Amino acid sequence: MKLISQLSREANIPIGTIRFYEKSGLISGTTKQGVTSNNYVYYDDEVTEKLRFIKMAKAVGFTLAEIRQVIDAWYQKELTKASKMEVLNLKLEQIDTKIGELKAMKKQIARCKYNIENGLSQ
Amino acid sequence: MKLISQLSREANIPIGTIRFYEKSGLISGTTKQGVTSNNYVYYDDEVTEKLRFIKMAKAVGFTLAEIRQVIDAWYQKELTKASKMEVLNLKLEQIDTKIGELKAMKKQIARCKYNIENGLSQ
DNA sequence: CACAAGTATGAAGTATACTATATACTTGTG
DNA sequence: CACAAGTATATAGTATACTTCATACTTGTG
Repeated sequence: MKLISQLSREANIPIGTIRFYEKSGLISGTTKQGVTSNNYVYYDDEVTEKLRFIKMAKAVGFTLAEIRQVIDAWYQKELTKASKMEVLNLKLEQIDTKIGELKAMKKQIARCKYNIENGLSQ
Repeated sequence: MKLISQLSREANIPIGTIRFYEKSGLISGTTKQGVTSNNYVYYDDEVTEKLRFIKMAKAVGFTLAEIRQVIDAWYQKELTKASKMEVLNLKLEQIDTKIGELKAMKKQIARCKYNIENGLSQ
């Protein structure tokens, strides 16, 4: 259990962004029961994992709304087994599509490099 | 050589978005020389290719600024051979990174599916 | 116990990438 | 030649994802 600054260091995500994610419902911490002098929020390792996942998913073009769906399927959130599976399977398909697009881009760029090397226009 | 509505149909991108891309310097059409009655803009197949590339690149999380760099390296734009190569090689690296992230996500989701199937929490 | 550093909250501001609206001109068809 | 459909331009509005700012309270250290 860690406070936000430590979480920020571990996940390498700014505190402001973490707070934004929490407001957006992607992650959530807990206040320590019995403590009344403050309302500091504590986060466990599950949150760190979620943040790492969010970072990867964002890097490959998923929106926070899409990411949230996966996280909800992942970590319970009163959904049926079937609907969780649906979300995850759709996401797997989208991932394969993206991998295909990336491979197509690689080919195009390789061809482009070849043309430049050999002084061919276009 | 086609007008914007045909280009929009071919690339499956809204006219407004194409105009936005043109203003942003990602693509450019040409006015027909000799024609003075209008300022209709014509686009060739190179533009269609560029739009398809933009679409793929956006789908995997590249920004328009990044995409523009690649397009500029691709289609001349007074850059040295060396600087074009630098841009393209960097992009290839980023593509490989993204592929790696997508594969990591696949593994995580597969594990998650397994856990749900077997009624294991987390 | 002063005080720097950490934490919480709300509101406003910014960047990116569109999307819509209004206006005006042009072209093709009956 | 009326008129629907297409085109150009500028401006404003929207959605997403932050980022900054102001304020206020809490905690740990010398």
